[in-house]
Formats: sequence, structure tokens, C-alpha cells
Amino acid sequence: MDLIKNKASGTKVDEGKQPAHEQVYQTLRSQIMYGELVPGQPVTIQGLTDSLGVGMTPVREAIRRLISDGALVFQGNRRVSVPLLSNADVEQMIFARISIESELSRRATSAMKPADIDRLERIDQRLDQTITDGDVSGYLRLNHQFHETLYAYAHAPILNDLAERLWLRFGPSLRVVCGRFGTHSLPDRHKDIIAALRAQDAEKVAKATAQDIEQGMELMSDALIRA
Amino acid sequence: MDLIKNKASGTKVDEGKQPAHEQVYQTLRSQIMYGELVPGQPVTIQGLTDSLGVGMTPVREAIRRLISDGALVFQGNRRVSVPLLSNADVEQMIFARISIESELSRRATSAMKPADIDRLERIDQRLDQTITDGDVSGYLRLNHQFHETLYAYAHAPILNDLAERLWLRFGPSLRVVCGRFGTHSLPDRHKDIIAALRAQDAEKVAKATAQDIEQGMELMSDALIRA
DNA sequence: CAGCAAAAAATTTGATCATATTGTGATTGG
DNA sequence: CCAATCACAATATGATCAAATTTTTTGCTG
Repeated sequence: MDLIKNKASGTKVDEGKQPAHEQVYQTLRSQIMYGELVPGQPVTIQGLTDSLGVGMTPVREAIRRLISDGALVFQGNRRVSVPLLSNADVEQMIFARISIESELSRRATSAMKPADIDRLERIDQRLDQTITDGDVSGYLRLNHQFHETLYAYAHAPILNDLAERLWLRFGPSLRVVCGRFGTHSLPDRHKDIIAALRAQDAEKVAKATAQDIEQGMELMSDALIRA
Repeated sequence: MDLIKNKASGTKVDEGKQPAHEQVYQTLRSQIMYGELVPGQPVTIQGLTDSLGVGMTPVREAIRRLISDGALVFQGNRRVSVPLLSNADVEQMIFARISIESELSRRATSAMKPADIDRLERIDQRLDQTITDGDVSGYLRLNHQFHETLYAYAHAPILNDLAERLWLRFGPSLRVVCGRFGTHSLPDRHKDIIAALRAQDAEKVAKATAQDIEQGMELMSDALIRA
């Protein structure tokens, strides 16, 4: 009786102790974060109830959460869609990301032991592989994982939450950039970050993080102008 | 933006315009922001359906949004409550608020015309009245209105959104501080902000904003230690 | 008669509610 | 003190109603 026919997206929504609305949220969140939904694409409740095989209440709750996250936008007449970023939006995000995420990096530095830094480096190596392979989906996932892993050591849940919120907002647009330019032109200050972590130089870590963010976001800004 | 056409007769307020879940959200948000709910207080769905007179679906959606906002917290076993802040939380909020809101102030400076600054000053005068009256609720509302009005001139919706999110989080705890110490010891760098705005000195505006934030938040931090 | 525009019907989607089901905490008997 | 049971609150579904968009029909003009 638990068998739920899953239509499109390969993520199953059955099995697990978690309530359905939580699972729907995580599924959609992941799809948005890693650019499986195109900016501007409309999102309908009934479409999701069909494709995910759950009732409308869990879907509605998940959508409300995502709207609150800024991962989806309410288009006025009861329509919901994936956000399209303006240049002004990107500019504000650059400021906010640098402010918050540099601080997260700074705080993470002293908490990281050599083994932790090794773990981060292994993620970065896998990340390099996705770049040479031109694997956009893999790149988006591992790039996020790199930053997420680093920031976790800051033990600052509120700052982390603010950062996550920003990542959700630019996820779909970042995917578009990668689709346009490929993965080869993508920035990677991760080597600098790792080196500075090894040197226990918090300011250098923060600086390298800021540069990584700025490069990535400005690439996105450039791509938006052309779109 | 669509203009709403007025019905010719009876200008009775059209409450049915907004969907119920939106109204529930706004009601709860206001109650949380202005401290009508005590930190740690449990929030139940059924209690709200009874007291607000709506079905559970709108209530559920509103609660999910507020959890995503950080205005409510999910306590694991299906329990939802108003957040209790730790000292670490407050410390992170001080950093985030100063980063974001100083920048909002900085950006607002050049956009404000003398008449706009007058409007801000009138809000501050009413705020002073609430302080001398010991009117805690009025203080919380007008203090928020002062900052909200100022930040609106920055025309930076994403930064604004981050700031609002932070205000929602500390709202209930701020109320507790006021209840403990009264309104007389509350910080007010608003005069400095207004003076700097008149001088068109963006850096001074940002600095005064940072001081206003820091004083208020550290008062809160002190109160939390004793609690 | 053709083409455009406006109006009306139909379909799609969203909002709300009532109800069934499931899981959690409390209580009471062993 | 532990465990089986009970009561209640939360989760989830489908039905129902309302709103909006799309499609079809109709009427008018050139």
C-alpha cells in the first residue's frame, strides 16, 4: 500500500519517518537549489500533487515555506514561479553573501582540525573532476557542499540560515550561467581557502571566500545582462 | 500592479479580499514581532483554528511560513513554539544586523529628501512619547516603523528581507527585555541618525545605525543572562 | 464573405473545509 | 517501575467552492 507511482523526477517520495510535507519541501528545495527548475518557470500545486503522488496540503505547505525562503515567488494572481533575478538583486546578494559568508569562513578557521581540512580538500578534488567533465549538476552540488561543509564549522546557525537562504535564491540562475558558459570558466578560489585554513589565517580565509563569491556572482551578473 | 476598483456603494472594508492564510500569517507575524507571544510559549494548530475562526489548512500554511522565517521553531515532536534565544544567537544577530542594516542605512541616505527625513523625525517623536509613557507595545511598533521606514529608501528588497527576518527572530525576546527594564533605559541613537541624514553623511548614518543596534541588542543579551 | 473584437462558456487552478488516519504523550493497572 | 491502553493533537486526503485563464462562439464592420 506504500507503493507510490513516481512519475517524472527520480526522487521518490515514499518511505521514511519524515512527514510528507517535509519530504516535499526537501525535494523541491533540492530541485530549485541545483537548478532543475528554470527561472521564470511556473509552479502549480496541482501539477506537484500529480507528479509527487501526495495530496495538496503537504504541497501547499512546502510551497509556502519555499516562498518564505525566497526560493519561489508569488506572482500576484495566485501564480507561483521560480524567481528571475535582476541585476539589482545580484548586486545586493554579492554584498550580503560577502558579509555573511566571509564571517562564517572566518569563524570556521579556528574550529577546523587538519583532518577536517583534508575532508574539505577531498570535496574540492571531486569538484575539480566535475569541472573537467563539464558536469554541471555535479558542480552545483559539490560547490554547495564545499561551502556548506566549511560554514558548518563556524557553529553559527543563524548566520548559516541567512547564507542558505541566499543560496536558494540564486540557485536557479547559477544553473543558467553554467548552461551558457560551461563549467570551465567557473571561479575556484577553493585552493586559496584551503591553503589559508592550513595556515590558520582567518583573515586570509575570509578574503579568499569573498573573492570566490565575488567572481561567481559577477559571472552571473554578466550572464543576466545578456539574457 | 492592478488597481482595485471601488464598489460605488457602501465603503465597508473588504476583508474577504486577501486569502485567509495570508491574514492568519499577518496576524501571527504581528503578534510575534511585537511580543504578544512569550518566548517558549507553545503554539498549537487547533488552538489557533478555534481562536481565529478559520480552518486548519490556512493555519498550517501560516505556521510553516513563520517557521521558515525563524519566527517560530519546530520542537521536534510535532510541537511548535516561540523561540528562546541563546547568547550565541544574539551575538550572531548583532553581527548580521549591523552588517545588513548599516548598509541599508547607508544606501537610504542619498535617496531621502528633506520631507522624507521630516517624516522619519515625526515617527521618532511619537516614539519618544511611548518611552516617557512606558508604553512598551507602542515602543516596539514605532521603533520597528522607524527602521522599516528608513530602510525602505534603500530600495534593496533582498537586504530588507534579510533584515525583516532578523527582526522577527528577536521580537519576542525584545519584549521581555522591555518588560524587565521598562522603556526608560532603551537606546535611542535615532537623533544621531536623523542629524546625519540631514547632513547627507552616509557613513555617519551607517555608524549611528550600528550603534543603535549594538546598544539595543546588548541590552537584550544582558537580560538573557539573568533569565 | 472575411477578419477582428468582444462576450460567454469551459477548463484549469487555487482556497478552504470536513473527515479519516496516524503518531505522541499521558494514565493507569500490573 | 514498566507496559498496555487511552485520549488528543497533528497529518493527510478528497470534496467542494471560487477565481482566473483559455477557448469558443457570436456579432459587427469593411
